[in-house]
Amino acid sequence: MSDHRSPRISSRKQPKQARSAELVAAILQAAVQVLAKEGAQRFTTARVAEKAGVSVGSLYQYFPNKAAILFRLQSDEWRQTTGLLRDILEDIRKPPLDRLPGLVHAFLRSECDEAAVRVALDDAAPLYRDAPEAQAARASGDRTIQLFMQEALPNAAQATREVAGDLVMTTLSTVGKQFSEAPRTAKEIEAYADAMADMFCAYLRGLDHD
Amino acid sequence: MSDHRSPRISSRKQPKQARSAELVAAILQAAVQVLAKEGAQRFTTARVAEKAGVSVGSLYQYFPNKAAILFRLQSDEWRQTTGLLRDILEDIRKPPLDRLPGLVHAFLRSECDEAAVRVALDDAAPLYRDAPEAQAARASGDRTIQLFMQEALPNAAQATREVAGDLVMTTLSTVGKQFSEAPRTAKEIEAYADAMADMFCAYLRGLDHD
DNA sequence: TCAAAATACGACTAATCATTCGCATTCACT
DNA sequence: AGTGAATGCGAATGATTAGTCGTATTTTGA
Repeated sequence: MSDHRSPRISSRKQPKQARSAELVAAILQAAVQVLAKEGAQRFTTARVAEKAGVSVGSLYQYFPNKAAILFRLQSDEWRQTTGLLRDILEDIRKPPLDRLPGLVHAFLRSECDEAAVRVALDDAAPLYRDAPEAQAARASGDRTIQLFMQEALPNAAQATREVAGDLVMTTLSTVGKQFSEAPRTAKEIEAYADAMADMFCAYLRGLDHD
Repeated sequence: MSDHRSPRISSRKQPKQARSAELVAAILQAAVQVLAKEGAQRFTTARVAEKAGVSVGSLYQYFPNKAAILFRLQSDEWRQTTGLLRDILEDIRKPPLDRLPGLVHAFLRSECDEAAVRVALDDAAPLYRDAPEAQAARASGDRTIQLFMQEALPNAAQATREVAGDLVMTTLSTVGKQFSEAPRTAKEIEAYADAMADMFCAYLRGLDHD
């Protein structure tokens, strides 16, 4: 039972003029920089506004509160990630299990790029984790993986597919997050991704026999 | 680059009289309750002191700062977990791979017990994550798993064993953490643990062939 | 019994920060 | 140019909180 109230996160007003659209863009860009350079702890509206060359008041015209800025960044990450997922898992040119290594490699590389922002966003997660929008965001990824599982494990029971799909996705994202907390060389990333892909493939192959 | 200074975490003074030892115990117990009931966000020294029936001043006699309390709780968790790990992975009555299902079940159950405290501790992790003591604490678990890997995969290359051991442990802990964030029934825990153990076994069996 | 050491207390300080609001400036349109 | 709407500003507010320090109480040991 961590946070009891979940913040409003929807936008306060829509930018109608070009200058305010630029302002929103500047704020988001500044937010990324502040998050990466200062960390979640020191992520304050004042710092973001200053970095964006904008006043706090203006910031609050387009974001109802601090959490909304963070949530927006997180949403963008999610959108990007679910896109990656779709593109790779639905690539019908390869048999299903052959798509996994590419997925894992792409995912790990993506996590290690901008690792600082991702770690900081994760540290800030308590601020928006319980927002209803956050839970809805996960559903899209779930559907993609379930489609994939039906294709990959046509012989397995539905319940098996559900647990297995959840396990693979959870592993991919949580291990990826943990892995990216330390700085990594390209070689390390490759090796780890290979291992993870091996693990997934061995697991799913075993499930298809039954 | 999140936090630039890591806090002092060692104890301020050692309790010499019985009453102060009780005080320390009361503080730790209260800290757990506050963490579970209020979450990391609202975990304050004042609240802990009040719950413990003690003054803030007394609290600061035995803990140099807030992070030290959290770190102490986390250390206790780590000690407990690494003990569990050792006991199960070094049980010579079973062949190595047969020990894994028991490990996964025990670990997942343990994560889901007191999930509130664990989640809150994790939310608070930025406060002590970079402390040198924290990194040392992970080494013990690493040694245990590497011993296990040598026994389980005598034919694999050392590098393979290292990556695989890291992957299995990282998966176990990060997936366990994520899994315990939602409330779970005993049945769900069993099913998920079975799946995870299947995955690990399939993976490691595949590595031993090579 | 008494003094010194240990322990306990909690009002207080200093700092941080999210958010507001009254006013200033710029834009769109006539 | 003029007018209302949109946008931008940033000092001020109110709340929270980590940590301190002078004082009060309790324990110890002689």
